[in-house]
Amino acid sequence: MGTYGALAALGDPTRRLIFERLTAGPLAVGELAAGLPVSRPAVSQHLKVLKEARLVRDEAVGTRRVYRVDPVGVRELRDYFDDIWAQALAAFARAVEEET
Amino acid sequence: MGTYGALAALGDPTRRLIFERLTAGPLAVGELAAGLPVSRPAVSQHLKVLKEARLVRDEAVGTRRVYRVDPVGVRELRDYFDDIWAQALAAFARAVEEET
DNA sequence: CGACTTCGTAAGTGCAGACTTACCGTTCGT
DNA sequence: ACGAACGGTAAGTCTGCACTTACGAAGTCG
Repeated sequence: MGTYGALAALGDPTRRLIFERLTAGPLAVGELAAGLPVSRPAVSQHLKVLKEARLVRDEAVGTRRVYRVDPVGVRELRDYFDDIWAQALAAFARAVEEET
Repeated sequence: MGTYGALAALGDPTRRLIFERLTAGPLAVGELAAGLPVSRPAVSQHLKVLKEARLVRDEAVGTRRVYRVDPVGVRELRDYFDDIWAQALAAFARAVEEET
């Protein structure tokens, strides 16, 4: 359960929207739901998925739950594409080399 | 368009499998399909999505089509998560600061 | 303690999209 | 030129999952 959960999570457009709103700063569930084209329970369900993917963290403050971006999952994805990027470059260099 | 197509593409487990096999080196469609739990046409359909997301490139060689990782889409995703990673760190630093 | 807010979960519905089989175009070898 | 290999596309099926409404739990304030 590494990067796949995170990629699957961000594969959904609504989840990506929620996630990106959180990159601008912490928000409670209700605040997130307002301005989104889906109901508040839907947002809760999406947040659960994002949380399991370690892309967000939540904190209880009073009767509200404040969500923010979790660096852990983000770092995982960044490293993942960093590796692949390096591999792709190396493969390309090798291909150029073999142009006789 | 941009990173969304790429994220949506890699959200599917089969597509992620195909993509990761290609990171090891170029492969033809048939070679990809062998060893995958789905039919060859399914692989073709997935490749189409990956191609539209600029995550793979294809090249006709004889009657075969060789697919390889396209650096363009990969770089896009790497930069995307790089930004968010930086933002998340900054937000965290700010939060620590406010611990009176 | 009761009214109110905020949110998570249960249960049910509808649709996108990941599969399949069947078919056709293209390219190569003989 | 014919057969075979390779792969893209059409058409149809079916399952997962993104939604909804309804409800309940936990917390806050008077």
